[in-house]
Amino acid sequence: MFQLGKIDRGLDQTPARQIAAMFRRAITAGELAPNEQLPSEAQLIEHFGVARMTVRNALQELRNEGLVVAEHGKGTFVRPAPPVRRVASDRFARKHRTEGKAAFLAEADKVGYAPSVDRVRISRETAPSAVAERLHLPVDGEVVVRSRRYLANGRPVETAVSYIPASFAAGTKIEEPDSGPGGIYARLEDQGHTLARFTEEVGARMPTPDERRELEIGDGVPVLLVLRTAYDTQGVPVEVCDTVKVAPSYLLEYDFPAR
Amino acid sequence: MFQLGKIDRGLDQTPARQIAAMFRRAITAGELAPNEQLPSEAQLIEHFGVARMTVRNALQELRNEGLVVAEHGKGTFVRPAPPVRRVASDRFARKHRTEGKAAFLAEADKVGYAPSVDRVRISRETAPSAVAERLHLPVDGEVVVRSRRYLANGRPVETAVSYIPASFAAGTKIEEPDSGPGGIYARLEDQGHTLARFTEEVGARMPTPDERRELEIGDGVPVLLVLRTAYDTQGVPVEVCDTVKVAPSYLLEYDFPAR
DNA sequence: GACTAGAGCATGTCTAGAGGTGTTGCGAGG
DNA sequence: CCTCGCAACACCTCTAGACATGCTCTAGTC
Repeated sequence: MFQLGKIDRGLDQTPARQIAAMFRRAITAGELAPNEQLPSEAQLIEHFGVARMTVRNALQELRNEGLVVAEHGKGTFVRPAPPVRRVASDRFARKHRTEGKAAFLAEADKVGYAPSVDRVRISRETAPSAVAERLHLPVDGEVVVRSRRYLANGRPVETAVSYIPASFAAGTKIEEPDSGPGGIYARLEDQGHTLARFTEEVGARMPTPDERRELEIGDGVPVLLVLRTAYDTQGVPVEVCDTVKVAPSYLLEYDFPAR
Repeated sequence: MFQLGKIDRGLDQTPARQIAAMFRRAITAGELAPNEQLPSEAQLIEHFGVARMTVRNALQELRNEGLVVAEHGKGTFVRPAPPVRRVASDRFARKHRTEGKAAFLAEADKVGYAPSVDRVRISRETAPSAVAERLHLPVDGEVVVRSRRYLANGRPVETAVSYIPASFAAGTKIEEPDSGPGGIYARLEDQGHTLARFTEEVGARMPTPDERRELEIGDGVPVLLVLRTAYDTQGVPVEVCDTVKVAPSYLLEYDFPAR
């Protein structure tokens, strides 16, 4: 095991913060390797001579910072740094589609991780107001909703929900789980909606409990929100895609002219 | 006071989560107004018939989500939704500069808040490696560093640090606190570096304690990181700008072609 | 009228202990 | 050799109470 320090009761810092600081330093300095197990709560109580809650407060602070993960019944471990996906704004370039690849798979090729898609659900609903607005639909306009979850190396990294006006999707593979080669953008182009441009609205916040479960992340890990709207050559909005990404796993790249 | 529910001991959800869920619903539904005070811990203990730690666990969950803020000695309050700044990728459009406005002021005009700039510091340093790389400088290349803090209606919303190769900034107003009409981009164009395009790398994470202090934010508020590189018409990188933004205050907008 | 001491109430931190649930490995029995 | 049951051990949640610290208002004093 690695060498732990002692608490200085004279300092103005609370014992819990001192304990957290020791581990934080050890982890960032690499003295504790990724996936390495921390001493158990009982061992820490013994070592520092403090109460259970004090130790747990210290560990919670580290969990909130995303430095460690606690696994029920097993122990507390140093969280491994997630692979970062650099996502460039050319990820929807036509060449990827004509090669028969959807955007997510095209990225995976570049960065080199094992991609998979999960929990595909398809339904017809009336569009939520934010979506209706962006798709220029009436408030009760109908949309095909495709929701799914993306995983890299088996770890969830993103959930996505696409909204396509029902009139553009009816009777196409967009309404089927497997949307065919090139994905739904290729199907939209089959329908004569040649894609011209995208807008993306990017924000970040803390996840809701539901999102935490779905993305299998702990406390203290923020999410990136990207709301993308796709337009065809006529300027007609043909799809809105609402994604929630595990923030530490992403770096979004954009390129734009000075005009 | 607003109407609180009761705990259902039969449910599989823990009491703490049930309490948190009640407040989460009430806040998002608007039944609890921004800045409204929640019942004190003592009142909640009384009302739900639980221990102090249970109540505190529930409140901590809400703090971590950024829904409430606890003020020592005063109480716990619904966090007011900050004014959201929609930041479009045309914010560096030349027309804003030719009108003599820097980007931040141009945005303020559109959205309508009182902008101010703060803590301007200027120095010459050797470029950090990430910056040197993006500016195509040698590892010991010298840069002029302009760091400052932006405020909207008196609240800090963003810190920014610009790095300009010393060879482009020497003897210009870039090295002075007031960089003149149109800001440093206008000065770079004065030097013959007509701006052609920008790249931005966007990420999000929890703030460091230093950043929390500088941006005056509490626990549970993530930050957006934007690293912008500006290129002139020759394709030469002329500036790197590293910004840390209070995530709930920002919505970044990008527009790009399908290509 | 201005200042101060203090009461009351708010959250912050810690101690001490109980019962619960998920995981693992080992030994007894088939 | 394999399987099942169980003990040991990990974290999770809650109870109960103590003391510390920060904020605000009030009553008393100068």
